[in-house]
Amino acid sequence: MSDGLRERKKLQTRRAISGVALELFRERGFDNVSVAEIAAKAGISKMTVFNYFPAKEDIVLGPLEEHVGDPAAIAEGKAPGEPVVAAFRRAFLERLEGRAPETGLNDDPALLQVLNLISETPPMVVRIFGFRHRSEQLLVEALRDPAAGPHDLRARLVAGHLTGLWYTLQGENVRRIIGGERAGEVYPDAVAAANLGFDLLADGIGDYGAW
Amino acid sequence: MSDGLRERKKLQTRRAISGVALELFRERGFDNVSVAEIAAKAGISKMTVFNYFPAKEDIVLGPLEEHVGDPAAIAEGKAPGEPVVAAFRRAFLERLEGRAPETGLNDDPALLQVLNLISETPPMVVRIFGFRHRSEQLLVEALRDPAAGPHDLRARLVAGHLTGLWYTLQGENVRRIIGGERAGEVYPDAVAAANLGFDLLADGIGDYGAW
DNA sequence: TCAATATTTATATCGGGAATAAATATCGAC
DNA sequence: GTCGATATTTATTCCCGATATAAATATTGA
Repeated sequence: MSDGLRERKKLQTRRAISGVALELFRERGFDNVSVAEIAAKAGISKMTVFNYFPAKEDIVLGPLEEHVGDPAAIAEGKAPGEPVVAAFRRAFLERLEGRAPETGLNDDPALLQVLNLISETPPMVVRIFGFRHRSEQLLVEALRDPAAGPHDLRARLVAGHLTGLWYTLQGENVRRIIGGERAGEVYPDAVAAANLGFDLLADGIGDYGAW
Repeated sequence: MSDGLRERKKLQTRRAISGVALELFRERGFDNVSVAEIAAKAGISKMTVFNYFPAKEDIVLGPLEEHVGDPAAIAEGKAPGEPVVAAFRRAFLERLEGRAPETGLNDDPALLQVLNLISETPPMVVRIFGFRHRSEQLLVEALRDPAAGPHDLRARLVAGHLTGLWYTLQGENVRRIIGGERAGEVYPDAVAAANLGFDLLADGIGDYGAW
């Protein structure tokens, strides 16, 4: 059975670890809490922590990692005939409206703690670059035109721009939410920013900065 | 005096460290060589290694890091009235022609060793994402329009796209050079790739992928 | 209840990196 | 060239993340 006691316990342990860890990190900072300490407070052994999370940073970043496949999924799920950029714009605006955490436009206290923690911890910021890279690679696969051969450069370039825009927009929202603004306040600007970003991407920036 | 014995010795030590380290890394792989071993072989103490390089990875990545400021410099040095994208296209094509290492289009054996080493060592790949991020931040500063306020979103978006394109083009070249092709062979494709990339960026990708 | 399997644990070890203070080398001024 | 100020290197110690191994324990389906 896929839903027995074992699975339930695992989920529970996983949550116990990240719960305890987040609490300690908040109190004293990521670097000043050892994995051994987390394990002790969670009532398990240090080894078990690494059993659930490949690295200390992943205890915090787990929820973010779940979204690495989003851009690829958007490309794959787009309406036939719809340009990819348009599909991304739609998808992002929809998520903004729903205050989806992955847009950064969400001021839930628990999420805020996580965002603050990440922003203050360089190694975790670095890990996010890794997520972004994986996002991009998955998107390349989703966009790849088989007729263009195994190395569709155009798909790579487009994927790079879309992923970059996605993360930039998200980053802007995160920055403001961390700065103390409420999601509701930021929302109009977030929509405007997204539209600006997708406009620039759709229409090109060939004439930018001719000063 | 800025050019005394002290400075000369420092440069010499620095080179000794990276020379010895690269040799060992090539032989046995990055992870199978300890910093202590590098220090021993270079005839210095382990502490001194960390004195010269903040982290083990930086022993290899030093030369790459020197180019983080390139995009910002291009923006700052562009001809008056020239669009930024045009300036970047020119700069990249010039560097391609000169087989500049930072374009990836350079098959010098020593460089090749470094590229291979990096590509096989995930933590170093990650560090490069960090360089890219710094590149982008510097470019934002260079592009920022004071009239647009302290957070020129347009500049951020443009910087993101330019930096992304820059690294993507570089990555394509590196991939092929690592694959064993010669710079001369790759050159025509690299020029075509760059032009495609800058065209897409200049004119936009609004109609891409409407299948 | 039992045997097969998955998970957790204890234990040992490695190596990167920081902190400290002592030793050594280089500097510029005389 | 000598000397005191300043940089640099060094030895030493320590912490902690991460891995490997094998033993112990829990969960499973029969």
